Amino acid sequence: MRIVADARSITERLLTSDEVAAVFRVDPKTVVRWAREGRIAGIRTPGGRLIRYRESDVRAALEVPAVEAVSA
Amino acid sequence: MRIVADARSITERLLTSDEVAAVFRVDPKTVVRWAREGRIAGIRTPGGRLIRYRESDVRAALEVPAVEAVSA
DNA sequence: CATAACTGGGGTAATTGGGGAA
DNA sequence: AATGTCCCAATTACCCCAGTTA
Repeated sequence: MRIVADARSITERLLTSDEVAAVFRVDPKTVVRWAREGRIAGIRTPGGRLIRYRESDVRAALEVPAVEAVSA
Repeated sequence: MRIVADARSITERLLTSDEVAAVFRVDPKTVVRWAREGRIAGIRTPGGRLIRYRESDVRAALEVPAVEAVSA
């Protein structure tokens, strides 16, 4: 009998800076800056050198309209 | 302040290095290194060689934001 | 025209991953 | 067969700065 553990059940898939950069068509360096400045939610790995992004957070960032809704 | 009972029961699910690596999208060797350097809580099995991780500790590590420290 | 904000290039330091031996 | 450890090159993120846009 083989025990198959599904560790991913505790989290949704995380994306790398390169993957997010590919989505937005920008340089990975720019994505990292966004994460550092809080413009997009990012997770720091225990080592501190890598940043990962929740798919839902990236999706949320993609849904920001280019034009503000009619204001005032 | 509020004292909460330790939720880490003896029945809590333990994850392997490979599983934790899959969650963070890193190499299993990197997770082992994190545990050895104390960057993430790891448990040595009685055999002394294998390392296991509490799901709650992994969840905690996943909540570390990438944003720079924002002073009040 | 000057100012302000964002992006990407180059160099650097620390972390990460590959290969192999235990 | 599988997991963790060691050595070393590769990768990643940070800092400074120039180019572009509004």
